[in-house]
Amino acid sequence: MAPQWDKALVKIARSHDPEALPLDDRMLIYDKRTITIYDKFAKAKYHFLVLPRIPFHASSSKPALSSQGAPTLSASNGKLNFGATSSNSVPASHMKSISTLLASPYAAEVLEALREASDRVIEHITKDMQEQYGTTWDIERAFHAVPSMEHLHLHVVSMDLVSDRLKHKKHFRSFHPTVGFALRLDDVEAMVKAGRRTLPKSEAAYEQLLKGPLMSHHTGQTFKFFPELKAHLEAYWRNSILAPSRTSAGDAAITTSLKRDAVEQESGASASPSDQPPSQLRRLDTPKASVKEASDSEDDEPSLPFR
DNA sequence: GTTCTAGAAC
DNA sequence: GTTCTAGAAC
Repeated sequence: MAPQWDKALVKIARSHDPEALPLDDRMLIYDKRTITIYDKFAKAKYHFLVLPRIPFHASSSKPALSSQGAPTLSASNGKLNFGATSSNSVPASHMKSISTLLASPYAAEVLEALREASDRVIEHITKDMQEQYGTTWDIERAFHAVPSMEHLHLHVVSMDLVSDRLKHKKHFRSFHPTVGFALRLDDVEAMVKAGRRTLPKSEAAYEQLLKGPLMSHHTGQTFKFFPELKAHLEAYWRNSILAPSRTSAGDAAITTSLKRDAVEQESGASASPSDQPPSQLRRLDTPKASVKEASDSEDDEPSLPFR
């Protein structure tokens, strides 16, 4: 009965036809081995999840050379698989989380598929940023060290971290690029290359990381109250990420000619600061035109820079 | 994972 | 006041 929310990604990963996924799941792209969906509770302007599909067919006939492996049996069906024969797939149990994947001989191969797919996702995001805002900014690829939903998912998330769904400290810190809870794809790949089969810290230690201070990943400032951090993130995004892209040289003319447009946008969006899904907001012809005017409030930094 | 509620703690 | 922690969710 309990609606198993934690199995939602498993169901998506098992989909035979990603095109036929429920509208609610908002599929972005898919290929033979991965499916990418919009995060249902996006914690930034752009936030996608890249999942390895089930079954995940290994391309090589054998998993990576087991450094010291007893003859393995597939955890999924309990049957012995004798090497090179036709279809061997990565057991779903290996893809429950980044932790189980690390222990799997298929780790490198699954990561490779996620990397390739996420490259395409980043292309998509970058293009949309350019169209919507006339500039681009940081995008991170990372796994949560301790996920709450079953099935491996790579977060692809823009580092503005501006979203009304970002509601708690643990949300913020779980994506913070230096806190350590978010395990970047590059780092995980390096672990696999180095032969690591477990994460460096315990689950409890990772969870502790979520309890630290509210420190901006942009400026290093710490905030006492979550709403202050939220205001900072929003202000930084508008004033330091978006605004600089239109400050220089030839933009004067453009700015002038587009002033009316910008004003319209401003008033139109005043009620609800643009928080709609980015991909549905394409309407302007000129990339530069879509840059939102930074408006009046120059600097609404909180009064408590420290502690 | 989210939403909601409650009380304790700062 | 806001944050933190905990529990329930048919």
